Amino acid sequence: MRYSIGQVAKKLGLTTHTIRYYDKEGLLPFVRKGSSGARVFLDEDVDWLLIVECLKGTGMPLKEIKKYIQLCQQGDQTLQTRLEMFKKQKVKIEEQMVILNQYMEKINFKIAYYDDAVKHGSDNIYTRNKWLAKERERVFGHK
Amino acid sequence: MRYSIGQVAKKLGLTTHTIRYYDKEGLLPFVRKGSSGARVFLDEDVDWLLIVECLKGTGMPLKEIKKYIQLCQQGDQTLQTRLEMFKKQKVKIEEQMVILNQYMEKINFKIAYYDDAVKHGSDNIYTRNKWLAKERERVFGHK
DNA sequence: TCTTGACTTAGAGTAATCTCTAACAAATAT
DNA sequence: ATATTTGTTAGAGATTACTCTAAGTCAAGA
Repeated sequence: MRYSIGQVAKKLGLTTHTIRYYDKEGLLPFVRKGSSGARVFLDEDVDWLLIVECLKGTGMPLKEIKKYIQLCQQGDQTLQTRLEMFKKQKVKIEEQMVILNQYMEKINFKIAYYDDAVKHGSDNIYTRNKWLAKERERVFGHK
Repeated sequence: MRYSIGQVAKKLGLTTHTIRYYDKEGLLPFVRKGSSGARVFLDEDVDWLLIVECLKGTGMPLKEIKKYIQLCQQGDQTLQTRLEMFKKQKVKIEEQMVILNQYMEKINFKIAYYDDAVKHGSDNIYTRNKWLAKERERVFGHK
């Protein structure tokens, strides 16, 4: 399949501005241009943008993503390096999942807290709700 | 317990610059100052910073975090609003977990891909490894 | 007392990532 | 044939969140 920049933008929830910006920054060196000068995206280009999104979404700056694509362009001698890069990124995602679960505990605590507060119409909770007081100690880790 | 800005910074892995910046932006209105003008942090202030970190880490901009603290200062009449804010944030975290799992699938695919590529010393993989070709279709969703 | 280190403020500077504008070309719809 | 949509470029501007500097205060240790 062939896609215009607008179609790709819609598909991935980006703006055309953003995609052109990525291109300008050297993140899309594979994208060819048609006779009129417009970018033509193939399925593999869309896949590549999905990987860019994935790396960016797990905290890799565009500069480093660019370094990865440069590795790709250097051929088979960089295969090992690329493998290691993805393994590192996997560890990073695992760490993010741990952190996200910790955030979830804090948010769940706050929801329990405000549930109780709304029910009683005030937020001096710890005196009447000993379970919440315990939870607070557990989630925030002190006292 | 009482903490100086430097102690809090160390505890939370922030810089003192960042904490002062948060204060300047109105994110720490509870923090009192001692006789010499230095900020004095109590355990509850550290908890509050942990919540700031949690909201920021799940994509809430500092401006919105500030709005939440303003709700807190308006007293019991905003308890319901605050509860709803945290419920929304919980949904957001759940969405992020889904996305993170999708990223993980893509990364795992890439690791399997480069594992195979390194083993064979080249990356024209799909012709010889039909499982990877199938995985690619599943993970990237096309063709 | 002197020095060291941690704190204060106001405000300038920086990095990353867009986001938009202007001016124009090409393709498509009526 | 004309109007609309979609594309192009170069480059300016915006946003967020720091990050650092300068100039100074204050408290504790040698």
